[in-house]
Amino acid sequence: MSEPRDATPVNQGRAGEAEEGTRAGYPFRALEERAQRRWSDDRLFEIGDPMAAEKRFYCLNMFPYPSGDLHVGHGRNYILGDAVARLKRMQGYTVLSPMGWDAFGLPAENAAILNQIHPSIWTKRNIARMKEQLHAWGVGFDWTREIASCDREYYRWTQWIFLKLHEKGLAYRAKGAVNWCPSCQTVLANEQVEGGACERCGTAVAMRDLEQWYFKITAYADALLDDLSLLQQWPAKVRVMQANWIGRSEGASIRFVVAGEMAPLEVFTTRPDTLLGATFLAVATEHPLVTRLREEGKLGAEAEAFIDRLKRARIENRFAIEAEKEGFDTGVTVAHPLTGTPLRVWIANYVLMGYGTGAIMAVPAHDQRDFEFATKYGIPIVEVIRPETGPGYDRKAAYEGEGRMVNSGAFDGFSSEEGKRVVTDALKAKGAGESRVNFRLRDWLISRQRYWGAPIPIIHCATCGIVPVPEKDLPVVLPDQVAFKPTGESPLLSNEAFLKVDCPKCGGAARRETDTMDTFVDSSWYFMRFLSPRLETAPFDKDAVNRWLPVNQYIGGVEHAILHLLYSRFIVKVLRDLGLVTFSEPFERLFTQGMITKDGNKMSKSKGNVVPPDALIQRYGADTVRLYTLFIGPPEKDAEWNDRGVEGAYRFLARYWKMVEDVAGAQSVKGGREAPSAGSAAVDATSWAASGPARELRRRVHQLTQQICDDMDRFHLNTAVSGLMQLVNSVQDFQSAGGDPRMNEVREA
RNA sequence: GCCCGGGUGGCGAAAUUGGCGAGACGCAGGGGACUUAAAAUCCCCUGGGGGGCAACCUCCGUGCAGGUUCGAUUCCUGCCCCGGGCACCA
Repeated sequence: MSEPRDATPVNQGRAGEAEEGTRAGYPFRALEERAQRRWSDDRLFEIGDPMAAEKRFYCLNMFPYPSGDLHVGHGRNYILGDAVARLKRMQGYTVLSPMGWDAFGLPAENAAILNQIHPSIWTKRNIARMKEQLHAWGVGFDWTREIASCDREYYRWTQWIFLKLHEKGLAYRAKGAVNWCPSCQTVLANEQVEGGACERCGTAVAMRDLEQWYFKITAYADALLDDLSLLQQWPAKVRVMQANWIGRSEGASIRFVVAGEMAPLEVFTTRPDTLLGATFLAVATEHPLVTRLREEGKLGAEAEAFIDRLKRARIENRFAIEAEKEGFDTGVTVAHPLTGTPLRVWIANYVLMGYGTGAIMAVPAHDQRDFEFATKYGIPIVEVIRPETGPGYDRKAAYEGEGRMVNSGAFDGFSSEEGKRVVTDALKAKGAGESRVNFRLRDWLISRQRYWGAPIPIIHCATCGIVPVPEKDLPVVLPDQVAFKPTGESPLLSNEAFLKVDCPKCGGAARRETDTMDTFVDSSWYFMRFLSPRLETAPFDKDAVNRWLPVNQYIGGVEHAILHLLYSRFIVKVLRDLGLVTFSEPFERLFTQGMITKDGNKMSKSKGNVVPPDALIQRYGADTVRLYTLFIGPPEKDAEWNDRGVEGAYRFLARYWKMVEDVAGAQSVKGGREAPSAGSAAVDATSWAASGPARELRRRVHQLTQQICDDMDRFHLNTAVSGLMQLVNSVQDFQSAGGDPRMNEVREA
């Protein structure tokens, strides 16, 4: 953004003695203002008709939540994206680089409660402020395509997508144990719980039985896992995290006949080879069997007290009970499917209702948890797997490795590997089980009992039940007038006019759904809206989206490695199956940048270590801040902000500017053409003497140019900057040695 | 506990992924020039030890211990730290 040849007097913009502003004769303010003006005059960042572009590149920064002020850490994201976008532009691509706002969400609502300011006003104010900052930073976006997820023309289509999922049976309402944040007063998705605490506020999450809306992401578990192999240009780390989150495991489903009953008790295991070592069964407290026993009054008072205690502990904090294995014998007996041996069914605190069937076969000799439980309650332990070499089960701890089957009758001698197969086959022959794949991934809970989100487009009718809002009635507009109290109920309940509605089916009096959607629904499709941000007839222009997507380069923080990225992948696959898009993955290449820390900590208002960009830009210019941000370290790694480093970047630019002036002077200036974006330093070869030093410099220039381009392709922006520094050093060495090159040079971003 | 990363100068970091001398580039530090002085700017030095008046010479150095190789920051084995993710997932 700084071009040579501008005779602006030095010390432009000096504001008194306090400001060192433009020392060293580097008139950044004038240069930057002029560059900005020209970019906007040239509409440099706009792509025009999306269908016209031949060489396309879609470079996207994760759109931010408009929380207020940006700090230099946020800037890294945009500056990296800007560098990539500019490089691609210089390489002749039409680059789409849009910006928008993930504008629904809790902070706005909390601000409303706290400061009596409406979320929409608070949000708009923040957006205006952040836009100003982005502009000052010199980051180039196509602002004609700006979107905000809280705009009714945007969330209208979020609702539309909900309806499509509902049509397909992929959006459903169900009652079950859900995560509840007592502080945010809303339910949370499984993905939004970190170590038992709310990812937003850190409050310990409780469990509640509530009826909620879900997206059936589990229907795509296999596809989401398999297609990770298409994402070779994602960081391996992110792929691994997603794979672990989806958590596919292969094993067997086994049915145990319950004494005196028709319905068997089904369990899932990854180790059917240990079946002969199963000495008891264990179920979760919420298991249907337990529920029924209680209803029938078949559990004693002691058992009831035990369940109550566990439940209460879970309401307080479901993870606070990790320490010790506890359980209670239900008295129910099942038959071992192969031997017929009776096995007791226990209720155990370590069995989770949310995984598998909520019931397990316990093999104490080969599972540490079962071992601890069996030891505590005096349940028999039978060794059935012995390793080929080394120690196996030793009565002190379970042996969880593989080996050969023992104490398993006809199966003795099989390896674990073979055992899994032959035991499963035996079960299948008896109709007592079959092989089965299980996932850790659970359906995505999308309803929230909060105001500032897209209303779920559903109507509850006493006669027709759940009725989707007809497409023509979209959007279901979020009303302005509501009571902002964190009551645990949706604030929309307080607005009668919103609530009351005629049933679209029978015309009778009905009631609107008052929950809103998780903001991750908003952000799971926004990257497609940018192609046709004002389209009124569809969420996006199909042709344009299919032409431009997947996003070529997506840039954002690792904190979204699971949530946002998994949800977006899911929604894209659903839209693909609906015939709306032709691609299967939204983001071709992903880059997750590291955090910028200050005093070793993440920047936060509460820690008081936030580095705002404004004063720095004022003092040194945007180029300095941008250059330093790129130079601070490898972009994927965390880096510590250092004000001295900013000085260094400034010194470099000043030096560079001086060099350009010298060269321009030597060139007798007038040619006038300003070489806006040639992409790399180019030397006018014709004027080069074949003499030693000039030749040497020329060589060096070409070498470094090559290196800088390679570095940028590999995202080594820090070394690309160092390459530029070396380039300038070389030219200066040459100049001071008496050289007089004529050159046009240009900076990258 | 399991799964990923990563340990290089006072500091941030380079080394095009086994190759001619590790530490580019920058920060900090030291010395000098300019100045009445300061700021800014410019020049030189800066991993550690030892030697030489000197352009230099020499030894040791990429977390630790081994190994493969003509050659290892890079590959292999074991160990020690640091960061991150998942966490009673059967």
